[in-house]
Amino acid sequence: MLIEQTIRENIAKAVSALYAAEFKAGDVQIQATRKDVEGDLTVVVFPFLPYSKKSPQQTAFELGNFLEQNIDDIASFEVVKGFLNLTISQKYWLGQLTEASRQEQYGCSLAGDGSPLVMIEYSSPNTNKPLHLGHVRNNLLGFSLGEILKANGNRVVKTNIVNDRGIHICKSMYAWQKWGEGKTPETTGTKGDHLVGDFYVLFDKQYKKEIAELMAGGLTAEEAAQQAPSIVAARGLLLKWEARDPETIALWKRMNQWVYDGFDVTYKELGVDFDKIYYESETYLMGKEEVMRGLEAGIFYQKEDGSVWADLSDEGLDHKLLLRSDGTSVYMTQDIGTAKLRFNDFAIDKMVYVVGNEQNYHFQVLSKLLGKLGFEWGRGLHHFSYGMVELPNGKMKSREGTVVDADDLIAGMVDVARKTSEELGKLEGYTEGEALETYKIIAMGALKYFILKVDPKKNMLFNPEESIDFNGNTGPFIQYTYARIRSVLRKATDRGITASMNGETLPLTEKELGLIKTITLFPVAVKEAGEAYSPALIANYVYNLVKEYNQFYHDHSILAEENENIRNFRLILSESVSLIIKRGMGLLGIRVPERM
RNA sequence: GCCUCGGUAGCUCAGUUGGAUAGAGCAACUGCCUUCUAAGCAGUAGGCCAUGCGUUCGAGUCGCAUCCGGGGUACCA
Repeated sequence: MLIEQTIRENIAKAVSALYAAEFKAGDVQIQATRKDVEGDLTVVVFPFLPYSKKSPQQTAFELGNFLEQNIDDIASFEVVKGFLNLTISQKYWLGQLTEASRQEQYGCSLAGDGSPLVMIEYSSPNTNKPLHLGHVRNNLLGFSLGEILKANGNRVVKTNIVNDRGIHICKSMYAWQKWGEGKTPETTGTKGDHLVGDFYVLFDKQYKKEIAELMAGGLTAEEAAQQAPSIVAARGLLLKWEARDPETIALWKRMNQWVYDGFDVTYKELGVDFDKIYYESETYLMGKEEVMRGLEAGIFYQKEDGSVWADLSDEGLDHKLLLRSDGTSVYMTQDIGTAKLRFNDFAIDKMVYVVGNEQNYHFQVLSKLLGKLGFEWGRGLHHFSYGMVELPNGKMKSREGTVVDADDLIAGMVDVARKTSEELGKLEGYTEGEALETYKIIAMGALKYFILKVDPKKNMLFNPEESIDFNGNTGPFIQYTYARIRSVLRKATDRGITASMNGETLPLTEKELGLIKTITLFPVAVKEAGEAYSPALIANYVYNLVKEYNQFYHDHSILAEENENIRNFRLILSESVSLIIKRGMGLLGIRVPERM
């Protein structure tokens, strides 16, 4: 048991014994003691003053005395103003350290058959263009969230809903038919998603040109946008698609497959995967059915033009369109269908949507609509809302060509990792294959950490030049420290030193104590990250640990140390730190190289 | 207009359920490669935590108001 809990319970007992009052153990405030003050843990005594009816100092003294007498592991205490600073015995810290080094899954509680089943939806691309930086943030957050939830004892199903139908893919299809000259990924050597994206851009260009021409001919902007030949043709394709025209369906399947093949490559590079993939072309009809059912049941209403609406004013929201006047479905309709299908397919306890914050309103509405339709689980869905990624010169806009393409980004990162490594001579003696593998790990570590260390709900600025920095609070810095620790352990093993501890109390330096405290609290950090759904918490935690570790080892060489007990103790310390880095980075989805 | 999320060092970001004197990295400047690997370490400098009022023993953190910025707001997804 963590000593915090013991202290809490004893404080409650003390309040009862000394002041004849009830105080819940869980409400006792405990925090890490400031670095410049003697002690390890601090109890804030202000909340007890109403019961003790004494000065903060006096109260702290009385509680401190009680704790010192009743808890073996409290070595001493000191009172500063209203703060009771407790010094914990070295024996306790050493015990925690040994424990940490023994557990392969330190800090994690593994899921069993009866554990809650959480489904996470993330990525969710359109099939008309390649993945970009925004998707990268989404994918990394989604995957990382899954790892964190797993570490907190949940079973996790990662899912991806692919928006494979609609006007957008028809635009690409039309452009390919008209100007594609039979080009394929094979004949052009272009990645499939990029090829399809190129035709989407081509369509847009042509479309704009036509609009300009029509407007020069006297039409209004709106009329021109509706009447341009390209858009008319694309709409025609959509109608054909909905009528299941064989030729159109075949082309649709063919071009979507190109895109999927391209996505698979990017997903693999990012290190993300899915347990189950849904396609909107397979779920939107169920959404329609549900809406019609709701209409018949009087939950929704129909306007004169035939469009179907939900009145959410009783829930504090507005009216929401569910089916267009022409009977076609909207985004919301599809999401209703997808949600129902998922809950049919899996015994989901909790549904998490990793989707950008521009859709906050959408998910608020979705939750209420599902509730109205009688799906109680709908009210419990969780929208993991994250902020946008901005560039130094402003927002990303695909039409203006200011998007950062995911594949380009990854390739660029690997390139920088290669150059930097070569300059520093870090990977001498590696085979070409080993070196490339390491460049990739480092490059992706840099990218992933750069994105994940930021609080998900905030908008973030992505500066390509800064993201590839390997110094300071970065992924490679943490990976590098891990590699160094492994090196220490390797060399120690080579010399026949086995890490063991005889359990006797060793003299600990302040830095050692600080490190061990951090290690001890790792499970707490994992749990908090799970509750707050925050990869950033883990990232910052691991960074602080690594920084402390580096400082520590700068001052204390392990192998030069004569005393065997101390040497072994430090090996265990190394092992535990490396374990936490590995687990912590694992939770972020970042791999760490054994050596660099 | 209404709803919602932000505003902390020149820049990018941390800051635990309100706790003690506000924390990193980058950029700038100064030192340190016989120890495990300098992708490192140590140090200097840099702050009206957007602004005002309030809540209380105590506010970067909670409440209200204002200013600035992002997003959303009935037939895009």
